[in-house]
Amino acid sequence: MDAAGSLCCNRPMAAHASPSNPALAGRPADTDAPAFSPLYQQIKALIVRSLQGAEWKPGEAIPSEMELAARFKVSQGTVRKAIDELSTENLLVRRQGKGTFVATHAEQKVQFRFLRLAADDGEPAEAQRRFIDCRRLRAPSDIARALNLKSGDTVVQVRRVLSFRASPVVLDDIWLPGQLFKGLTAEKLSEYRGPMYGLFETDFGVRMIRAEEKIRAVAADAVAAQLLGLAPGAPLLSVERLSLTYHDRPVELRRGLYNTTSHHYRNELS
Amino acid sequence: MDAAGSLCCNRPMAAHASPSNPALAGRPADTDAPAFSPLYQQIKALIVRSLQGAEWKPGEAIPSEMELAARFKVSQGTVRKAIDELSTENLLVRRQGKGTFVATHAEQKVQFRFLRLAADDGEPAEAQRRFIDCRRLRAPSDIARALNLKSGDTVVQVRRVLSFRASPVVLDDIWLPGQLFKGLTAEKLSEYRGPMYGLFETDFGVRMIRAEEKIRAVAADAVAAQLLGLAPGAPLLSVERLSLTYHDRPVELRRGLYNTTSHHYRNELS
DNA sequence: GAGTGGTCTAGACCACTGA
DNA sequence: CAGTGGTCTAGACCACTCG
Repeated sequence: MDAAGSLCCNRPMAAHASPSNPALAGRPADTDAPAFSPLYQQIKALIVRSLQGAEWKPGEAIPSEMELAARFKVSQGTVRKAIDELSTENLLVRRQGKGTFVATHAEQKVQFRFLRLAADDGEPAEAQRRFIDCRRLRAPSDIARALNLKSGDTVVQVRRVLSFRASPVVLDDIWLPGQLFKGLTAEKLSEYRGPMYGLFETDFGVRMIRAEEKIRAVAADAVAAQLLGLAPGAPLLSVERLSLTYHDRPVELRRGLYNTTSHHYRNELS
Repeated sequence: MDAAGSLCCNRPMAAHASPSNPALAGRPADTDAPAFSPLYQQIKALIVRSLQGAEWKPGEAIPSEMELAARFKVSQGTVRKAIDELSTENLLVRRQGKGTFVATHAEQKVQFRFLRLAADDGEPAEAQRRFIDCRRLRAPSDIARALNLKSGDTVVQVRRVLSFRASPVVLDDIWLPGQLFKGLTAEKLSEYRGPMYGLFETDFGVRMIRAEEKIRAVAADAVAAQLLGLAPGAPLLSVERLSLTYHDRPVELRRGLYNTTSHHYRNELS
């Protein structure tokens, strides 16, 4: 059977011809966009929708390529291309012989997937976490703006220090939408083993997908200097991170101060 | 015709069976690695070899997928997958209806593809370049080590300042292997319009593929402070970049100091 | 209209996993 | 062993570019 000029079944002119493909069950016809997208992009969107709706949870396997192909009434190759892209975007993880799984922060080998800090000597070294503060408050206007909240909405603010080899290196201030993180306490944070984003997933159903960072050099103020064991005025790396979940919805703002005396922020350009 | 169990021609058991595929003309059999790689990976390696050997130059079109498929005696789909990966690695650029082209720094829209600096207000703003120095010298040991040179080898050292809206923001020290950059002068650098990496391509045949950066916060020393119009001790972003060409060979070391008072280094995590 | 890359299909076989 | 993802092929049609 040839591709686009399919004679069989309920899918006339598969590929580009029918943006509101009747074979794509469950796809609402009310999308006002004329949206002229390839089939595999539509499949991709459907999969993302299922991920967002928690039809398959982080760490679980999604249906096999064959099953999905049958469900969406397309060929395995088309499903494959959709999954390929979701896999390079780190939403899914393929494991040959086993299946395709929803990516998760909870079963990470490394403690911090998003922390780009490395020791100058290259040694991995484990981090100790110390939570200084965890409180609820009305979002300051800049925080509210970044998180796309109404001014006056509640946020959870967390302050913590990360230490390597018993010396403090990172001071983080973290703001989270109060609406999404009901019941988050310093105790919960302290008890949880593994990456913080793993806790967010399992306890609050919030999955961090990607993040944008803005980096500066600043002078340490009195509080930061004290917490990091430095002289006031010492140069620190300021890292402001906005974390996003599905559909680029912002769900975390983080302001970090890194002591880069014996560590550095590593980055890869291409 | 089915795939792997091909009956025709000179390619027995195409896919995984024959690592030293006789159809892959020009491929030396002396690779000692047992190398059990998929066909498309082998094709990819052959294309990279042609790029490195300048069979097709930056900006030029490479042969069409059909032609390459014929040359390598594989299907178009296999060539396609190889090109797909080279395209996401930014070695090639596909243009629908026109062809596939060798990526180049010379015809960039933006002046700086690798410079991650952005103005806080979001305005693009053009950069002014000022070259302070360009000399040849014996590589200091740390530079030699980073560039994989023998100690005592010659390097070209360039110092320059970038300004935005007439105020200096970036001070760069750049080291290049003297062997590769014979005849590079401050004059050439000043005269060239467009990104420096474009000049490296067209005049020296050196193409930057990717780079690794290490970022720190430091205090401005007297020289840097003077050149950037700051007080000594002011916090600066220190960015050490190692640029690599084909096969991850290092070809440039760069140490930059960024004034992040009204600019920031932006980064994307995923 | 010819040539290019882009999408889609159908079907084969391979490599890996785990019962 | 059956089931999964991974590779490869052959062939069709679509969308875009340019002469």
